[in-house]
Order: sequence, then structure tokens, then C-alpha cells
Amino acid sequence: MATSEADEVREYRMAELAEKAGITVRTLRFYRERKLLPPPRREGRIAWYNDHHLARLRTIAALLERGHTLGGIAELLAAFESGRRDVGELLGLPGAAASWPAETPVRLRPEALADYFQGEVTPENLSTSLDLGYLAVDGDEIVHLSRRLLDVSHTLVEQGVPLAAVLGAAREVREHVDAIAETFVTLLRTHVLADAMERGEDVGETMEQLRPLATSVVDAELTMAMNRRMRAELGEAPPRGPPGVAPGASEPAGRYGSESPGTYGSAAPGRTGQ
DNA sequence: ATTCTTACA
DNA sequence: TGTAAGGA
Repeated sequence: MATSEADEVREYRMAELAEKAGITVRTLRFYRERKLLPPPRREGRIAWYNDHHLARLRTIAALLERGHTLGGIAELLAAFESGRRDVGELLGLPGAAASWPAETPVRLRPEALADYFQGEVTPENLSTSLDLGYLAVDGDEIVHLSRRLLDVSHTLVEQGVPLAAVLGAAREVREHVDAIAETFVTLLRTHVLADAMERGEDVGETMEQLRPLATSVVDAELTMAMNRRMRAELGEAPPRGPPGVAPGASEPAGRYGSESPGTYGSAAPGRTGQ
């Protein structure tokens, strides 16, 4: 077939990108200086921008329409990219900084979603996300219920995992974790709750105090399980022993955890390689 | 000559 | 944010 208009990764020079985004070249440079736009690919003298930049410019325009200042938008984008910040709070979302230990929601425009999952925002994936309760539609905006989950999904997709596979795994995890939660609730109900009521204690408070224990248990067990699986995957000799007692296998220093959100952050401009 | 940057308004 | 001047 001849080259259809469904382009590959087309690239634009300053003037063309600016025209497509409905801004002047000067403004384009201005955005770039203010870190609102990722650095373009530099080929000697000329700067090449791609559809990612175009999508971002659309997002910026939408945010400006919504009354945000350039500085605020820069903050927002930086927060979204490096993760770990309360975007909902930045947006002034009600309930974003709620006291209860819930996930912080992220409100974003459809263009922004398409920007971060370039080419993977299919009707099927949208449907799955809605079904899982990850996404909800609010007017002309989309709300993701968890900034953390959105960030992880973004990273996985960027590492080459199809979004459909990510969502499939998410569904699996949801089921398993649901069962775990039931285990703990049952445990507390049958052994703790009755005593607390007898002593006239605040039942809700008691539950909330014990709640982090469940998180700790799952964290520890998951860490150990990941260690076992990874060892097996890497072909190392699996120490056949009762689970939980790994001789000399104290926990490795670094966990799977989220101590370094800047995996692809501010260090090098070079992102998804060619 | 073209494309982008720097500097100034 | 527009525009003029200058480097590559």
C-alpha cells in the first residue's frame, strides 16, 4: 500500500508545530524555556518536535482555557511526570487531601490521557478502565481514581507493556487483593471487634488502628514472594525450604518500592529511544 | 539562505 | 509576546 496519511512518528519544525497548535513560534520557545514542553530532538541546527509535543501543547491550551497560570501548569506537568505529588490538590480537587487513607484522584482532559498513553487509549481499554472503576467521566474531563495507579500504568506502558495487558493484570490483582481484604476484615471482626465493643471502645478507631497491619503483612509477603519468583525466573537454585524461613536470605536492601519516582524524570532528555 | 537564539522593547 | 539582529 502507498503511504497512507495515518502517519508514523511525524516530526515538525518550530513553525509547523506552532501553526498546528495555534500559537506563535515565540510562544513555543517561551513554553520550552519554562519547562512546559519536553526538549525537542536536536539535529544540529534545527529542532524537531513530534506528536507528543503537539498533544502537550493542546493540553496546555486546555489548561489555560480553564484559567490556570503558566507557572501552575508547569508545576502540574512536572508533578505528573515525576509522580509522587498530589496533583489533585494542585488542581484544587475536593477530597483530594482527605483525611481518610484513600487514593488521590487525578482529573485530566482526554487529550492529556491520550498524551500519556499515546496510541493505547482504545475504546476497549477505556471500557476496561471504566469497568474496573479506574476512570470516571466528569463532564468533559476524565477522573482517574488513583494517581499512584495511573503513574504505574504510565511507566509500564512506557516500558513496552501493552496497556491492555496492564489492565488485565490489574483485574487479577484486584481479585486477589479483595480476597486478602476479606481475610483481614474477618479476622478483625471475629477476634478484635467483639472485645472492643465489650470494653466500650470506639470500634471504628480500633479498626483504623489495626488497618496498617494488613498493609505491612501484604508488603512483607509480597516482597518475599517476588524474591522467590524472581530467583526462579533468573534460574537461580531455589532454596527448597519452608516459606518464610529463608536461610541467610535477609531482605535485599532495595525493595520493589517507590523510592525513586524519577525513573524517567529530569535527568536525561533522551526518553523513549528510537 | 534558512533556522533558531539572544536581546531588547 | 513581538521583533530585530546575529551565529551556525
